[in-house]
Amino acid sequence: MRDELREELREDEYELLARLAQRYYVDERTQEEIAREFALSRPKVQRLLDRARRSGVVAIHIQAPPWLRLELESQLRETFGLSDAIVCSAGSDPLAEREAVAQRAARYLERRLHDGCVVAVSHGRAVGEVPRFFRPGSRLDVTFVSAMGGSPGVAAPTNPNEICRALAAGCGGQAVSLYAPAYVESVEIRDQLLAQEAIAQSLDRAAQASVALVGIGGTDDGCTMVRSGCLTTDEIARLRSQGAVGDVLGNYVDIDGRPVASPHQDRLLALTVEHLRRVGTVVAVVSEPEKPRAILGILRAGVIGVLVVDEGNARAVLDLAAHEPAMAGRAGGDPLPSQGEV
Amino acid sequence: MRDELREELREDEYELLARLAQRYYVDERTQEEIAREFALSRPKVQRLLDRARRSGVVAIHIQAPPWLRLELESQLRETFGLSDAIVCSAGSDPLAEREAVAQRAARYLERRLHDGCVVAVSHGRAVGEVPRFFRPGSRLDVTFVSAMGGSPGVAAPTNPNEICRALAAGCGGQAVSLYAPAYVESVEIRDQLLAQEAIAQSLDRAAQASVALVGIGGTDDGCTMVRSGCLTTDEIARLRSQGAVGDVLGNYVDIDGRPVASPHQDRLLALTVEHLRRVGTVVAVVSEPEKPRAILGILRAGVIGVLVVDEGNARAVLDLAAHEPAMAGRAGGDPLPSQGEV
DNA sequence: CGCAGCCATGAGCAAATGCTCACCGATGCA
DNA sequence: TGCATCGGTGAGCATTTGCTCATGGCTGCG
Repeated sequence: MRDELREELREDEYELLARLAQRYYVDERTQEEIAREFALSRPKVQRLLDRARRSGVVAIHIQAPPWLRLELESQLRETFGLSDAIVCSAGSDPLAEREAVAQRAARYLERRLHDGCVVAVSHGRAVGEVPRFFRPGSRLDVTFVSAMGGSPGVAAPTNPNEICRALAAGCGGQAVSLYAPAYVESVEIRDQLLAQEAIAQSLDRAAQASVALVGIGGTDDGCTMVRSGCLTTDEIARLRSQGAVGDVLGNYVDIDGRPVASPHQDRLLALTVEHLRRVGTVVAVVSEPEKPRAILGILRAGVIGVLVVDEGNARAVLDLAAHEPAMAGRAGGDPLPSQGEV
Repeated sequence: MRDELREELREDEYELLARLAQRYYVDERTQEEIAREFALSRPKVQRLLDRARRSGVVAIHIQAPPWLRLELESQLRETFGLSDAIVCSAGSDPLAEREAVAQRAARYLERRLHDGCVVAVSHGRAVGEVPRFFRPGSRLDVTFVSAMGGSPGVAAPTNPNEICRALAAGCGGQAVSLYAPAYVESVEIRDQLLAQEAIAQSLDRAAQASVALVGIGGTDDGCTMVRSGCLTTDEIARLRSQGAVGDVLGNYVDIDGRPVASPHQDRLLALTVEHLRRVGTVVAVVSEPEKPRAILGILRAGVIGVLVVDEGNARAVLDLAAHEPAMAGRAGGDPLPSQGEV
């Protein structure tokens, strides 16, 4: 749809197109004026202008700052049916990169959020950096709600409750914490906790959010879920062997975006993929290098609306997607995957 | 109006403009979609896009064939209030240049004329070349009428009657000849001729034309009016001394476009400048080198709607216009000069 | 030579766009 | 501190644009 056949034009045809394009794009005449001038019908002028554009007689170039990767972003949007994609390139330092991604995510939120918004927030290192850069121009009456429980084994600033608090502080909004662990030892305990009024209410609040801010986790031994003590290396290895490539809010998916059904699922206190689907805009913030498979899986699950990512991962994901087509039953990049099979 | 202050943009502002422009011009989203996406109001998106364009973030370039002089044409249009200008560059050979100009004029007529049109035609060398190239795709029911009398002293193909006949033959239309000389020896003879039914009718027909095809004559000793024997070198010298720089249909004007009142005027059998003003589209075909002063005068007279000209004259006329501003009372390039003072 | 299918054409309409205007909040001056 | 001014903002409308569709001429095939 982008790279049409640059059909060969005859010389006089070329001239006409160029003339029309000049009048329209440079001199800013209306199509009707031009039609009168050239003794053509208005629709014909329209068609010729269209042709001028598609055939490259009219070249529209966006003088983008060199650090913008607009082309890459468009590819991501189109390939995965995202409503937006933001790619940052901050050089080779992984830390600087994470900060850059967080900053762009913060900027996006500043633009996107307005009074009355409710934002569900996940854990994660990249997500944890967002509050540092989140400084809206004016006070915003926004509520940030934890979308999953906390993990005692990890640094406080990457826990959802803490992130919510910091984000709320940044804009003068409110924070709603989820006073529960992310993972518990058994289904029974999970259900008991879910029966708690405070916990159920918080999660419900998160489920009603209009925006979600999430990270994407991998399945290597050093991933956040393991570092935070939610899962053991054995457990993550078992998930890997089941095909899992990454997670959002502890919900693991395989490379085709299908959920990986596993017992861990039932010990999780977090929004589910279904919940996320009902959230208007799910913003994923990813920066750790070498997570392309995780990102690809999650993107194919079709829950992400906006992806904020570093350039390396962005290219890698697009490469992967091109070389590892999605399996049947879930078309690659289908913007609206059917929910039935989940 | 074209070269606005390329205001300096802050970095994030620049980014936003580039992003919006990308979405609009490259991805072809609507302004409303973009507004929703960026959480802005639609009018704001519109204004930002406008700014993006004026500030040069969006660069629209017309890949014009190198032989097109679109920029020059726009300047001519704007400076002289023309409805169209066509500039040809055919290298250094004056003959080739004249042919190129005639060819472009012919093309223009092919586009412009349609069934029922009446075209008034003047004499001239460049005009005389037009019929050779005038080959409309289909038969056209167009009537070509001589707008001035003939001149026995000049080659037949540059006489209006002959040009009309050839043009009519080219498209299968009709030719209406004016069987009278262009100049006669006295006012009395002119008036007698004008009293002739046939002559009056022909001239009247020409005056009703919707299009006129005219040449622009100079005031040098070798100009068409002298070569054709209409005027002697003494007469043209006197006209020069009165400030005349050029003529259309034998009507001389000075460098500011004001008619040069002279006795010759009354011995002329041709449409007047007033008549031309009432013709919808006056197409001037000019190619002889070194006629810029003549062209400038005629353009300032405000009768020309479409100018077909070689590149050398085009540049020279614009130069002249910039350096020799029109005198008070007739603003330079005024597209609609008042008719009162004529 | 006749016919079917095709592309090109312009009428007409729905959507998108540009623009005007009244309003609001910020800034600067008294 | 109060007031005037100005730049920016979104509602609402007129214009412009994109698109669909019925029509007609042309081409190629029978």
